[in-house]
Amino acid sequence: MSERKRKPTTLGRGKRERYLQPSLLMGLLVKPSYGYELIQSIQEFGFVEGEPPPGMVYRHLRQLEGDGLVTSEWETEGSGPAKRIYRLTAEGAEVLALWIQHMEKQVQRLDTFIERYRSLSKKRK
Amino acid sequence: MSERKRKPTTLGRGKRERYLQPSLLMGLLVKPSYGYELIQSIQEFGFVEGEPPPGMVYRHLRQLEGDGLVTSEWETEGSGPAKRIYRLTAEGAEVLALWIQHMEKQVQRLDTFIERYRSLSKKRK
DNA sequence: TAGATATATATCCTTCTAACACATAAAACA
DNA sequence: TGTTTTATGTGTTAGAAGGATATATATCTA
Repeated sequence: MSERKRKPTTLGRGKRERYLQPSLLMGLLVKPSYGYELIQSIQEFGFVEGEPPPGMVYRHLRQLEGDGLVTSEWETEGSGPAKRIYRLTAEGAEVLALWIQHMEKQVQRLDTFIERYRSLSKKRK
Repeated sequence: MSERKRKPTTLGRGKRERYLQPSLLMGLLVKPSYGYELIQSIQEFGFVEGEPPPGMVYRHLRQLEGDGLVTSEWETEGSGPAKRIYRLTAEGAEVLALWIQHMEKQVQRLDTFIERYRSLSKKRK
Protein backbone atom coordinates (compact mmCIF):
# COMPACT_ATOMS: atom_id res chain seq x y z
CA MET A 1 0.00 0.00 0.00
CA SER A 2 2.93 2.20 -0.74
CA GLU A 3 3.67 4.34 2.29
CA ARG A 4 5.14 7.49 0.81
CA LYS A 5 7.58 8.11 3.62
CA ARG A 6 11.21 8.95 3.16
CA LYS A 7 13.95 8.56 5.66
CA PRO A 8 14.29 11.95 7.33
CA THR A 9 17.99 11.74 6.54
CA THR A 10 17.31 12.49 2.89
CA LEU A 11 16.66 16.18 2.66
CA GLY A 12 13.71 17.42 0.68
CA ARG A 13 13.08 15.88 -2.66
CA GLY A 14 14.58 18.83 -4.45
CA LYS A 15 17.88 18.73 -6.19
CA ARG A 16 20.76 19.88 -4.09
CA GLU A 17 22.18 23.20 -5.12
CA ARG A 18 25.47 22.13 -6.68
CA TYR A 19 26.86 25.48 -7.84
CA LEU A 20 28.39 23.64 -10.78
CA GLN A 21 28.62 26.70 -13.01
CA PRO A 22 30.47 28.96 -10.55
CA SER A 23 32.70 26.03 -9.59
CA LEU A 24 33.74 25.60 -13.21
CA LEU A 25 34.28 29.33 -13.69
CA MET A 26 36.36 29.39 -10.52
CA GLY A 27 38.38 26.38 -11.67
CA LEU A 28 39.13 28.24 -14.89
CA LEU A 29 40.02 31.42 -13.00
CA VAL A 30 42.76 29.43 -11.28
CA LYS A 31 44.12 28.33 -14.64
CA PRO A 32 42.94 27.21 -18.09
CA SER A 33 41.89 23.59 -17.91
CA TYR A 34 39.79 20.87 -19.52
CA GLY A 35 36.79 18.77 -18.62
CA TYR A 36 38.48 15.70 -17.29
CA GLU A 37 40.75 17.72 -15.06
CA LEU A 38 37.95 19.98 -13.86
CA ILE A 39 35.94 16.94 -12.79
CA GLN A 40 38.71 16.30 -10.28
CA SER A 41 39.63 19.86 -9.36
CA ILE A 42 36.21 21.37 -8.70
CA GLN A 43 35.51 18.74 -6.05
CA GLU A 44 37.71 20.71 -3.73
CA PHE A 45 35.17 23.55 -3.70
CA GLY A 46 32.91 21.26 -1.73
CA PHE A 47 29.60 21.85 -3.51
CA VAL A 48 29.54 18.49 -5.25
CA GLU A 49 30.14 15.39 -3.20
CA GLY A 50 32.27 12.81 -4.94
CA GLU A 51 32.90 13.08 -8.67
CA PRO A 52 30.33 15.07 -10.59
CA PRO A 53 28.85 13.04 -13.48
CA PRO A 54 31.11 13.68 -16.51
CA GLY A 55 28.14 14.26 -18.79
CA MET A 56 27.02 17.20 -16.71
CA VAL A 57 30.44 18.79 -16.67
CA TYR A 58 30.94 18.58 -20.43
CA ARG A 59 27.45 19.82 -21.09
CA HIS A 60 27.95 22.78 -18.77
CA LEU A 61 31.25 23.63 -20.43
CA ARG A 62 29.68 23.69 -23.88
CA GLN A 63 26.84 25.85 -22.58
CA LEU A 64 29.34 28.24 -21.02
CA GLU A 65 31.09 28.48 -24.38
CA GLY A 66 27.78 29.08 -26.15
CA ASP A 67 27.15 31.90 -23.71
CA GLY A 68 30.57 33.41 -24.35
CA LEU A 69 31.83 32.90 -20.81
CA VAL A 70 34.67 30.62 -21.89
CA THR A 71 36.55 29.79 -25.08
CA SER A 72 38.00 26.44 -26.06
CA GLU A 73 40.66 24.99 -28.31
CA TRP A 74 42.01 21.51 -28.90
CA GLU A 75 45.29 20.61 -27.30
CA THR A 76 46.77 17.69 -29.25
CA GLU A 77 50.28 17.94 -27.82
CA GLY A 78 51.15 16.31 -24.52
CA SER A 79 50.30 12.88 -23.20
CA GLY A 80 47.01 11.07 -23.58
CA PRO A 81 44.11 11.79 -25.93
CA ALA A 82 43.49 15.29 -27.19
CA LYS A 83 42.07 17.68 -24.59
CA ARG A 84 39.70 20.55 -25.14
CA ILE A 85 41.27 23.39 -23.18
CA TYR A 86 38.87 26.00 -21.82
CA ARG A 87 39.79 29.56 -20.93
CA LEU A 88 37.76 32.13 -19.00
CA THR A 89 36.71 35.20 -21.00
CA ALA A 90 36.31 38.71 -19.60
CA GLU A 91 32.57 38.16 -19.62
CA GLY A 92 33.04 34.88 -17.77
CA ALA A 93 35.03 36.68 -15.10
CA GLU A 94 32.21 39.23 -14.79
CA VAL A 95 29.64 36.49 -14.32
CA LEU A 96 31.79 34.82 -11.69
CA ALA A 97 31.95 38.14 -9.85
CA LEU A 98 28.14 38.27 -9.99
CA TRP A 99 28.02 34.75 -8.63
CA ILE A 100 30.18 35.85 -5.71
CA GLN A 101 27.80 38.73 -5.02
CA HIS A 102 24.87 36.33 -5.14
CA MET A 103 26.63 33.96 -2.77
CA GLU A 104 27.26 36.75 -0.28
CA LYS A 105 23.57 37.58 -0.24
CA GLN A 106 22.73 33.91 0.06
CA VAL A 107 25.00 33.58 3.09
CA GLN A 108 23.18 36.49 4.70
CA ARG A 109 19.79 34.95 4.01
CA LEU A 110 20.91 31.58 5.34
CA ASP A 111 22.37 33.14 8.48
CA THR A 112 19.16 35.06 9.09
CA PHE A 113 17.10 31.92 8.59
CA ILE A 114 19.29 29.90 10.95
CA GLU A 115 19.17 32.65 13.55
CA ARG A 116 15.40 32.80 13.29
CA TYR A 117 15.24 29.05 13.83
CA ARG A 118 17.49 29.23 16.89
CA SER A 119 15.46 31.92 18.61
CA LEU A 120 12.24 29.99 17.93
CA SER A 121 13.70 26.77 19.34
CA LYS A 122 15.00 28.54 22.41
CA LYS A 123 11.61 30.07 23.16
CA ARG A 124 10.05 26.62 22.77
CA LYS A 125 12.03 24.73 25.40
CA MET B 1 23.90 31.24 -36.64
CA SER B 2 21.99 32.15 -33.50
CA GLU B 3 24.28 33.85 -31.01
CA ARG B 4 23.43 32.20 -27.74
CA LYS B 5 24.33 35.07 -25.44
CA ARG B 6 22.55 36.04 -22.29
CA LYS B 7 22.79 39.25 -20.39
CA PRO B 8 25.37 38.64 -17.68
CA THR B 9 22.83 39.96 -15.18
CA THR B 10 20.91 36.69 -15.33
CA LEU B 11 22.87 34.22 -13.27
CA GLY B 12 23.32 30.73 -14.62
CA ARG B 13 20.50 29.26 -16.60
CA GLY B 14 19.41 26.95 -13.84
CA LYS B 15 16.37 27.36 -11.69
CA ARG B 16 17.16 29.21 -8.54
CA GLU B 17 17.20 27.18 -5.32
CA ARG B 18 14.25 28.67 -3.51
CA TYR B 19 14.40 26.72 -0.26
CA LEU B 20 10.64 26.50 -0.48
CA GLN B 21 10.37 23.37 1.62
CA PRO B 22 12.37 24.63 4.62
CA SER B 23 10.58 27.97 4.37
CA LEU B 24 7.22 26.24 4.64
CA LEU B 25 8.39 24.06 7.54
CA MET B 26 9.72 27.14 9.29
CA GLY B 27 6.47 29.02 8.68
CA LEU B 28 4.63 26.14 10.32
CA LEU B 29 7.08 26.03 13.22
CA VAL B 30 6.07 29.60 13.99
CA LYS B 31 2.41 28.58 14.06
CA PRO B 32 -0.08 26.34 12.25
CA SER B 33 -1.14 28.02 9.05
CA TYR B 34 -2.60 27.50 5.59
CA GLY B 35 -1.48 27.90 2.01
CA TYR B 36 -2.80 31.34 1.27
CA GLU B 37 -1.29 32.76 4.44
CA LEU B 38 2.03 30.98 3.95
CA ILE B 39 2.34 32.49 0.49
CA GLN B 40 2.55 35.84 2.24
CA SER B 41 4.46 34.88 5.37
CA ILE B 42 7.33 32.86 3.90
CA GLN B 43 8.37 35.82 1.75
CA GLU B 44 9.95 37.33 4.83
CA PHE B 45 12.54 34.52 4.89
CA GLY B 46 14.04 36.09 1.80
CA PHE B 47 14.58 33.01 -0.36
CA VAL B 48 11.74 33.73 -2.74
CA GLU B 49 11.47 37.17 -4.26
CA GLY B 50 7.94 38.45 -4.56
CA GLU B 51 5.03 36.06 -4.14
CA PRO B 52 5.79 32.43 -4.78
CA PRO B 53 3.42 30.92 -7.39
CA PRO B 54 0.40 29.57 -5.47
CA GLY B 55 0.45 26.30 -7.40
CA MET B 56 3.92 25.50 -6.14
CA VAL B 57 3.02 26.23 -2.53
CA TYR B 58 -0.09 24.06 -2.50
CA ARG B 59 1.71 21.26 -4.30
CA HIS B 60 4.58 21.37 -1.83
CA LEU B 61 2.19 21.31 1.10
CA ARG B 62 0.45 18.22 -0.20
CA GLN B 63 3.82 16.55 -0.79
CA LEU B 64 4.88 17.41 2.73
CA GLU B 65 1.70 15.81 4.02
CA GLY B 66 2.30 12.73 1.87
CA ASP B 67 5.75 12.48 3.41
CA GLY B 68 4.34 12.78 6.93
CA LEU B 69 6.05 16.06 7.72
CA VAL B 70 2.80 17.95 8.22
CA THR B 71 -0.84 17.14 8.89
CA SER B 72 -3.87 19.05 7.68
CA GLU B 73 -7.49 19.64 8.57
CA TRP B 74 -10.24 21.85 7.21
CA GLU B 75 -11.07 24.99 9.10
CA THR B 76 -14.60 26.02 8.17
CA GLU B 77 -15.11 28.51 10.97
CA GLY B 78 -13.91 32.08 10.67
CA SER B 79 -14.19 34.51 7.81
CA GLY B 80 -13.74 33.73 4.14
CA PRO B 81 -13.71 30.37 2.35
CA ALA B 82 -12.66 27.23 4.21
CA LYS B 83 -8.92 26.96 4.87
CA ARG B 84 -6.82 23.84 5.03
CA ILE B 85 -4.78 24.30 8.18
CA TYR B 86 -1.41 22.59 8.24
CA ARG B 87 0.50 21.59 11.36
CA LEU B 88 4.12 20.50 11.68
CA THR B 89 4.63 16.89 12.85
CA ALA B 90 7.52 15.67 14.99
CA GLU B 91 9.08 14.23 11.85
CA GLY B 92 8.64 17.56 10.12
CA ALA B 93 10.47 19.28 12.95
CA GLU B 94 13.29 16.74 12.59
CA VAL B 95 13.59 17.40 8.89
CA LEU B 96 13.67 21.14 9.51
CA ALA B 97 16.52 20.57 11.98
CA LEU B 98 18.35 18.65 9.24
CA TRP B 99 17.74 21.52 6.86
CA ILE B 100 19.33 23.87 9.37
CA GLN B 101 22.36 21.60 9.62
CA HIS B 102 22.59 21.52 5.85
CA MET B 103 22.35 25.29 5.69
CA GLU B 104 25.14 25.70 8.21
CA LYS B 105 27.42 23.53 6.09
CA GLN B 106 26.35 25.41 3.00
CA VAL B 107 27.27 28.72 4.62
CA GLN B 108 30.71 27.32 5.40
CA ARG B 109 31.19 26.14 1.82
CA LEU B 110 30.05 29.49 0.45
CA ASP B 111 32.35 31.40 2.78
CA THR B 112 35.28 29.22 1.76
CA PHE B 113 34.46 29.69 -1.91
CA ILE B 114 34.18 33.47 -1.55
CA GLU B 115 37.43 33.61 0.40
CA ARG B 116 39.16 31.57 -2.29
CA TYR B 117 37.89 33.98 -4.91
CA ARG B 118 39.13 36.99 -2.97
CA SER B 119 42.65 35.66 -2.55
CA LEU B 120 42.81 34.79 -6.25
CA SER B 121 41.64 38.26 -7.29
CA LYS B 122 44.10 39.93 -4.96
CA LYS B 123 47.00 37.94 -6.39
CA ARG B 124 45.89 38.87 -9.89
CA LYS B 125 45.99 42.65 -9.59
C1' DT C 1 52.44 -7.10 -29.81
C1' DA C 2 47.89 -7.95 -28.23
C1' DG C 3 44.79 -6.90 -24.79
C1' DA C 4 43.57 -4.26 -20.78
C1' DT C 5 43.38 0.04 -18.51
C1' DA C 6 43.47 5.03 -18.10
C1' DT C 7 42.54 9.28 -20.26
C1' DA C 8 39.28 12.23 -22.54
C1' DT C 9 35.05 13.78 -24.73
C1' DA C 10 30.38 13.44 -25.96
C1' DT C 11 25.32 12.00 -26.57
C1' DC C 12 20.98 9.82 -25.20
C1' DC C 13 17.26 9.07 -22.11
C1' DT C 14 14.54 9.23 -18.02
C1' DT C 15 12.93 11.63 -14.12
C1' DC C 16 12.03 15.52 -11.47
C1' DT C 17 10.83 20.23 -10.55
C1' DA C 18 9.91 25.03 -11.49
C1' DA C 19 7.09 28.03 -13.62
C1' DC C 20 3.09 29.37 -15.69
C1' DA C 21 -1.65 29.24 -16.93
C1' DC C 22 -5.91 27.99 -15.86
C1' DA C 23 -10.05 26.21 -13.05
C1' DT C 24 -13.12 26.25 -9.06
C1' DA C 25 -15.67 28.07 -5.30
C1' DA C 26 -17.10 30.64 -1.24
C1' DA C 27 -17.38 34.90 1.10
C1' DA C 28 -17.20 39.98 1.23
C1' DC C 29 -18.12 44.21 -0.80
C1' DA C 30 -20.02 47.81 -3.69
C1' DT D 1 -26.42 41.62 -8.54
C1' DG D 2 -22.05 41.48 -10.02
C1' DT D 3 -17.25 42.18 -8.98
C1' DT D 4 -13.37 41.60 -6.00
C1' DT D 5 -10.97 39.10 -2.42
C1' DT D 6 -9.94 34.97 -0.20
C1' DA D 7 -8.71 30.25 -0.81
C1' DT D 8 -7.44 25.85 -2.95
C1' DG D 9 -6.41 23.25 -6.50
C1' DT D 10 -5.07 20.89 -11.62
C1' DG D 11 -2.79 20.54 -16.09
C1' DT D 12 0.87 21.51 -19.14
C1' DT D 13 5.35 22.65 -20.57
C1' DA D 14 10.27 23.51 -20.45
C1' DG D 15 14.61 22.70 -18.64
C1' DA D 16 18.06 20.59 -15.53
C1' DA D 17 19.93 16.69 -13.09
C1' DG D 18 21.50 12.31 -13.14
C1' DG D 19 22.69 8.10 -15.06
C1' DA D 20 23.88 5.09 -18.77
C1' DT D 21 26.21 4.50 -22.69
C1' DA D 22 29.26 5.36 -26.85
C1' DT D 23 33.65 6.52 -28.88
C1' DA D 24 38.47 7.09 -29.43
C1' DT D 25 43.33 7.58 -28.22
C1' DA D 26 47.31 6.75 -25.44
C1' DT D 27 49.71 3.98 -22.12
C1' DC D 28 50.78 0.06 -19.52
C1' DT D 29 51.45 -4.90 -18.94
C1' DA D 30 51.61 -9.79 -19.69
